[in-house]
Amino acid sequence: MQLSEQEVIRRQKLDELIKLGINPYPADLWEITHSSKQILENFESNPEGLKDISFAGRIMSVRDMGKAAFAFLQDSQGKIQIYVKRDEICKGEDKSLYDLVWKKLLDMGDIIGVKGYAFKTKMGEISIHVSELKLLSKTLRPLPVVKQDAEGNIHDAFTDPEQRYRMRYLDLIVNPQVKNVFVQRAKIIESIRNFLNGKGYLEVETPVLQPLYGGAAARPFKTHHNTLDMTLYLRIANELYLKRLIVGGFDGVYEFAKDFRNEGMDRFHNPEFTQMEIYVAYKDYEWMMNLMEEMVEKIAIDVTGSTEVQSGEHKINFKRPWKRYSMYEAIQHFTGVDISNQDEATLKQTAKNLGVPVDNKMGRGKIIDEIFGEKCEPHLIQPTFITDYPVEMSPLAKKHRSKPGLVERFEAICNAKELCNAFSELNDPLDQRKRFEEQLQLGLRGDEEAMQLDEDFLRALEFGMPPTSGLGMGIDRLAMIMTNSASIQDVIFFPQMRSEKKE
RNA sequence: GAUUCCGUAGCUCAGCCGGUAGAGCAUCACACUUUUAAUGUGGGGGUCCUGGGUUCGAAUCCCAGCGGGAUCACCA
Repeated sequence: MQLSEQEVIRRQKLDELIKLGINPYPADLWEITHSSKQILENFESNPEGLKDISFAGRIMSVRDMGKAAFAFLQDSQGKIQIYVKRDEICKGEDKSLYDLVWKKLLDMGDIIGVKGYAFKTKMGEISIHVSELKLLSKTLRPLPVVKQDAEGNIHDAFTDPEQRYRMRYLDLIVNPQVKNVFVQRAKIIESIRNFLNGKGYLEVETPVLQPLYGGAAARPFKTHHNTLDMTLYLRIANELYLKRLIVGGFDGVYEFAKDFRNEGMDRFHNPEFTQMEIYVAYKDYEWMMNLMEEMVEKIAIDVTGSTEVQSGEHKINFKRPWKRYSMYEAIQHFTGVDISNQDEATLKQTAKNLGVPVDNKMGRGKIIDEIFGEKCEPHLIQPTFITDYPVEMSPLAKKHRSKPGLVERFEAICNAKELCNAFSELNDPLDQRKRFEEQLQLGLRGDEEAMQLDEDFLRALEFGMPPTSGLGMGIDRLAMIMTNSASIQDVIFFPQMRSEKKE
């Protein structure tokens, strides 16, 4: 491995420390009495309580003044300044801890423990006056140095997206706002869990490795189990398993599921992503819309403190109630055309008139979906429910109670993207078998996303599933909106990337 | 998968009408006992993504590849 000049110097420093009898990676614990945040928050009200501090953090900057120095240490909560005075940490004649260890052998990036008391400098910076200092971990690579001036401008920010995603640890160290995004992501999940547990629903776990993949239209990852000598797929959804649990008698079950889809990647798609799916017995999709509204409004408040969330150039308001359009209404609203009674030929002409490309393989449902995607979805910035989809597009949804050719399904659209997808679940086993068979036909015609026929799932339905409403919500997409992130890679710690070339 | 932009020091970037590789920060040396983008002086550091080609001469022009971003297609 080719070492840079700075890496060579740090290894030499490591050797010198060892020669001085200093273990650069000591095993014993270092007591933490206060976080940086606690010191900064409590100093004004209770300075007496901060007379005896034991603290640890990473050296982020150093300002050397000769026989004294200031440095910023970063812990999980933020940064705090320390004041290191030579005669304070070296009480006797031997000044080598300061002159040699502190000034020469420690670097930015090193993790040190300090003991001392909190005070405020002439400049008004709450700091730790250090009486004792110990190296806890030596860094062998230089950190990118990001500086912030008095006006708050960031200088030399560590911005290269490739390096930020590949070395997320480094991104987290030098870009504190990144940590915040993931704290907010955790809050979203916590908020959903609290909300659903509060309603009495059970959080469950279902298989990631599935002999048949189902519950969505997508291409799967394929793998192999050696002992069983069988092909397994990484799940593309957990829908069919959660419905089996409803058959089994649970009132409501939900799961935060890592799903895997072997498809294109862009700033809205990562090959593995997180979905929350929930199924509730004896409910319908109207009921589920109300639940969704209530839940997402609460998430926004829990995560951002407000129902209004800035996302890119738009301010999105999750306050209930959200607008509701049927798909036909939405198309009429945005194009002025009522397609509800148009047959396939007329519809095809309508699409052409609107400039929406269609081909002969498309059925009625697909054409409607295309028109909606082209002409309506891009305009739906504020959270909006779109209801009643064509039956062809929804093989797991129950036929509409009063509108022929449609199913009881809704999506919530927000920022021109699908936020969730839900139906009154199809619980008629014979109808479900027919729908699967139609999917098989699509598969035979080369549709790689067509669903497989799941005989065990049909058997479960034949034992009787209560009327049920189910919903799937993309957690990554939701996190993007709630954290104002432009790319899915910004809300996933380790987004998928091509292999790095060997050094 | 298509189009397009990008790849130069540890980090951020300049250099790109071809002529010995630059800046700021970081690093190293020295000075400095309340600084805060600390300061001052001096020094070192490069497979200019990789491989070909054109040329007397390529970071720069051309071709191919690798990696990344954006847009489009597909999709959540």
